[in-house]
Amino acid sequence: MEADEECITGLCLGLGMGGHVPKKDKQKENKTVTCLDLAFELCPKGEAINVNHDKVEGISLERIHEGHDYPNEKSTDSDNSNNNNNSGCRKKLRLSKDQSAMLENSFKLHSTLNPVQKQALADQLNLKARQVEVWFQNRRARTKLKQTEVDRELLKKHCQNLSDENRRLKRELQELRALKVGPSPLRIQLSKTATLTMCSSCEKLVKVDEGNKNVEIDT
DNA sequence: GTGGTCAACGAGAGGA
DNA sequence: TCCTCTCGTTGACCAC
Repeated sequence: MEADEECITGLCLGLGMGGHVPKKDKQKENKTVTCLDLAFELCPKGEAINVNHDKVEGISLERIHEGHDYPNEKSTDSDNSNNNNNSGCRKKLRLSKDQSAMLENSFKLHSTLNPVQKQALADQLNLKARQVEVWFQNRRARTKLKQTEVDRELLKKHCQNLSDENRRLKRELQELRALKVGPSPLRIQLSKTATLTMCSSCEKLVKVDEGNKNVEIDT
């Protein structure tokens, strides 16, 4: 198996695409941390690990981006390599489908990366760590924007419902008032001897019995 | 020509 | 002080 294929396999394992390599074995074989699964397993918080000195140890200590690292310094792609010039002119990089898919899969698992994971992913994709970092930053921003849109729609719907309810209640109130101030005041015959009347001043229900004793009803 | 998308950047905030 | 994050912006590219 070629080195790159091995790394991709490692990435797939790390992304939950099947298979499992015992952690112990990986350490014993001193495999490179270009296998993302190992990076995720061993460095959940980004501590440097002693797996491959060339690629991993001390990553968190060094500043990954120094100045402007324009796209794909490491890329073998001819187009991309053209992007890497020092003229200061920013060339637009388009990530390949595979690169985007891998980044997307990785993002589904972890929306943020620690330095080790970042470097491992960058190695897998033949990109710079800085590029992976930027991709994740932009991806988080896109997710947030999308979520904001969803929330906005929900709030809009909720607001509409409240407006409808408010309108309904206002109409209901108007109808009740119309009943109260109409030509014949609210009067309900309870029995042969008693009626229920609404007091026009205090809006309280009053039961009037035969003996003309008024009894206020607690509403 | 114009608008949308997205990689890349800089400023500023916050945590360790 | 270093590092990483968010936010706002820029500029290249693409489709129309």
